[in-house]
Amino acid sequence: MITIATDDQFAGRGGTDPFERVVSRLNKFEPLGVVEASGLRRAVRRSALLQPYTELMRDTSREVTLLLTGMACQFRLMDNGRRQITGIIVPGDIFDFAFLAGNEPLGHFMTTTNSQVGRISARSYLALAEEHQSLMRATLRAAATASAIAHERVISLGSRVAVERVAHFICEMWHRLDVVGLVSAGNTYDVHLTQAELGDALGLSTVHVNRTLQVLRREMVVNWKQGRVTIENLLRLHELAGFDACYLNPAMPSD
Amino acid sequence: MITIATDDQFAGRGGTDPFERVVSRLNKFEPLGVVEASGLRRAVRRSALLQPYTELMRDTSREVTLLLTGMACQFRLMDNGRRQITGIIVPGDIFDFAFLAGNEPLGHFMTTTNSQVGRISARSYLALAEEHQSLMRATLRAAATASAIAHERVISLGSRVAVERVAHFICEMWHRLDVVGLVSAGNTYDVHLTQAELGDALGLSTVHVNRTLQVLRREMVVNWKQGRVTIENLLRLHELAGFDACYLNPAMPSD
DNA sequence: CGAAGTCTTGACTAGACTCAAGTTGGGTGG
DNA sequence: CCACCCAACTTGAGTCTAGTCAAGACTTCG
Repeated sequence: MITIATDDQFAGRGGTDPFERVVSRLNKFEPLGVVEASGLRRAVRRSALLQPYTELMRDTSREVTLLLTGMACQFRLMDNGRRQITGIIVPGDIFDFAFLAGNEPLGHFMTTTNSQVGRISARSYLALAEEHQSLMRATLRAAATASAIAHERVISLGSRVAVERVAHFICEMWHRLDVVGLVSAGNTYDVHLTQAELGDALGLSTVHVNRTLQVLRREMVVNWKQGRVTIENLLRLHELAGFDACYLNPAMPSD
Repeated sequence: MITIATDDQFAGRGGTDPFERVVSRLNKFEPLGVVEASGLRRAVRRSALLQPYTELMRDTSREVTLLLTGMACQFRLMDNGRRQITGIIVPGDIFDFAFLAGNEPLGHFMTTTNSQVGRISARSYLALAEEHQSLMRATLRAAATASAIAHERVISLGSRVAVERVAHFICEMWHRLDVVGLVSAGNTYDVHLTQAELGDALGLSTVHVNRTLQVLRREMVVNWKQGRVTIENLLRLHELAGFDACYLNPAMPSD
């Protein structure tokens, strides 16, 4: 498959192991020592390359699942046939934090593009976190951020109109992908999402998503073309969305 | 004030201490020993009776705040003047779990009726939870349930129409209040919420909430009158909402 | 080059919002 | 005890955002 070459996750930055994204991500929540970092590195098992639209099996209940490359989402199929995407998972993310409470994850997960995941047994992960409190804190902060993202989505769906909602989503993805080095020069990134999927995530019909994206394109704010997003006016985009990044970077009370 | 007598939170069940609601709630997530239960009981400080629409001060950052009686919500004021209520807090609930990650809570909290809260310093709470893993697990499960509720709200706002959304909300409150013994015979409970507030929680205008409630009343499904909810047809209500209570009762993998 | 999936466009519909004007009900003060 | 007041609830009319249906155009890939 030739497209792999254009897929910057696989190219990496000079061949960096995608697992390092997870470590550097956790590091941003709480600095990890070398011991716990290498402990994780040793414990992780990498999946084969997963096709787009592969559902992640529910055997994840006893495993911590990480997205290494590609893109994934959590979703629910409704009785009326609608599909609600409740969250987007980007490289470096832990799919679900239910393992912290010893619970089964609710909902389903699937890749939206070629992806690779890593798995660590929940038991080893928790043992490591128990031993190294820095890992525990990093994990709890990551979980808190995941909650904050869900919270912010409630606000989007509840009280933003289509343009604001789409703009907010694009801002959020920009910030989240930027942290893991997946925004390239010229403010371009790949969401690996179709307009229909964006609609399912934002509670909008495909047609309305399309028209909304056209407005943003016409106004020279952002150009979403075949899942490749180019932000042409970041400031204007933030204004339109009423975006405040603080929910992505949890404030820690000064100790 | 004569109304206090009609307010079943204050009457209690034979004068039970409302703090016991918190303990019994945590108990349902994970059985607590007597030591940690009485440790919490000793550490909690009770607020005076709070008026409706009292904003909980942000000094909650170093404290775990519990709702003992009444009702409260988390909300965000938008730039455009709209108010989005992102969560409802019922007696026995912990307001916010950010303290687990050592973070400041995001968002604002206020009571929606006469209420009493309890506070425990985050330090003591965490120390107790560190010492007694049952308390830690109960707390993590409570946090997971709070996440699940937020998740379910995303689904409601994203892909349920007004009737389903309102019905789902009423189901959820029924289940949550039932757990803490606040649903009385005849399937009646007090939400302590106006129709305008319900609208702000569900992303609907006040007028549309009103009309939706009228439909439910006319169909003899549920009667919402001045914040007092009487469910006349629980089965039909669940059907309308497509309600599945499993997100409120986290499945624990059989160990 | 053809097929499938995605994106785009137009026309129409419907669910929900806004504005504006009542009505009801509980609480207060004369 | 009644009149008044305010907040909450209700109703009607008109508008608009977003959804649906259906057809056509563009991409990508085999």
